[in-house]
Amino acid sequence: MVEDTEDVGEAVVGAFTRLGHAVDWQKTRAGSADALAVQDYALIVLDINLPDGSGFDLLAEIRSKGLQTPVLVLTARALVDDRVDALDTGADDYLVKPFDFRELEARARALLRRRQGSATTTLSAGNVVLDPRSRAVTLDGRPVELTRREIALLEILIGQPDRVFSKSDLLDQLYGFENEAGPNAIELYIGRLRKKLAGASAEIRTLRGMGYQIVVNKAPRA
Amino acid sequence: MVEDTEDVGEAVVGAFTRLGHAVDWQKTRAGSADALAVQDYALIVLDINLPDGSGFDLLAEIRSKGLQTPVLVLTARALVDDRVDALDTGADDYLVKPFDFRELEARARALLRRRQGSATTTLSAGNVVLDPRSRAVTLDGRPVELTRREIALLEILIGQPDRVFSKSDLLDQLYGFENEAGPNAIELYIGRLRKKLAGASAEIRTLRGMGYQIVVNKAPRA
DNA sequence: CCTCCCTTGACAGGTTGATGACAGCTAGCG
DNA sequence: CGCTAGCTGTCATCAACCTGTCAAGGGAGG
Repeated sequence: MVEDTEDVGEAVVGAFTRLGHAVDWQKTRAGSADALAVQDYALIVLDINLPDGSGFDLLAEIRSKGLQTPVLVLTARALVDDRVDALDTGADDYLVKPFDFRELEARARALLRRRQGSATTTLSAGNVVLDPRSRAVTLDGRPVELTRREIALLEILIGQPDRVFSKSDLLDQLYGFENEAGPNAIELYIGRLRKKLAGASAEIRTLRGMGYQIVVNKAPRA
Repeated sequence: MVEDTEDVGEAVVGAFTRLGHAVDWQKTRAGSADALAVQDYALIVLDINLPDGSGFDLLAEIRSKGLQTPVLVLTARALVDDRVDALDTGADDYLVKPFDFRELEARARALLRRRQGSATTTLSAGNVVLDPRSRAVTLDGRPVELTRREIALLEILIGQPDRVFSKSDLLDQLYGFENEAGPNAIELYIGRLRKKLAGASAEIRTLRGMGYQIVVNKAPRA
């Protein structure tokens, strides 16, 4: 909470505290910058008129440092241009004084809610990661270039690590019923995958006569 | 865009289209639910008064299904309780009619920005910078002249660097339901972008059979 | 030592993407 | 109201690369 007006600050701090949130109340731009350098906040409520500088500058500073903390701006001026500027400077929301506390609370809830989205839907084995949505594969964070078939095959294997897939299993899943391919095709792609994933902490193992499985290497204790 | 009033709808659709965004305009709650089941949107602008039900119900339905698409609610009533209800039902923002289009655009930008994960107001990859507000693109600070479609395509790619976008992903985002285009259109615009961004430290790469991605070239330490 | 199965290199065919030319359309302007 | 300029998207052609078969060389297990 960055706010230099006593009564507004007290009211807001009181309201959030009653809701069970911990609040730091800073009254200057400098103090706020210091606090932000030390602490990681879930939400910043920022007044624009500060004794030692504009809240806009503080906001710009925050964003230029790459901080993604949601910011809710408070101001006394209701001009449309002010709001547009605030939002384009990197604010997430905007409220004009005087405001209703219920609305402040609601907007704060909406911003906090946003935070915890984005479930991880990626498949991984060791340092090999496959994102089925973008169909991109990375090894230690570095992108690996795979072709469509190679990714399709890897996706099957990595979806159930340690499970053994017979060649006919793989053929059925990779090709429709009609356009079957020879069993060699699988062996071929296994080879190509191994080559492209060299250096990974996961390995495609052959079980003679049974099929293939992907396994994560135990720590090489080297 | 969910809105049953003709003139408001036309104005908003026109504004976003001019900015290079693809817009689907639904006039009923039922139609919107159908569209949402099929398509993945970057933003939903939702009017509350609909002929076949309340927008609140649609909003609740969206959230109950786990969809995290940002929702901006439009309404004619300025009551505080309405706003609080909207935000608590899962809306991300709220605007009272009549509103200024600049503000609608700014709020839409803020919501879209948040989804991309970056809190900063400009998108960049290497020395290529895109300012969504002015829809201007610069290369090493020098302005590059791009057309609407070119900017829209670049905006998608640069919003998530390294991510691979399939051609159908791009088609869905660039064109609404109505004016679909052939896959060649994408290839064409990729080519045009590459030509206009020649010499940049970022590059649009082709992953055959999978799609396109934008990557920043590692420093050539020359 | 022998057999079967896997591995790997090379190759032909087919699919996918790149590119130049062109027509429809929109918008701005006189 | 008509005209021009530029944006848009389709077609056709060509190049690049993926795909899967063949065949020849290993290696594990009996």
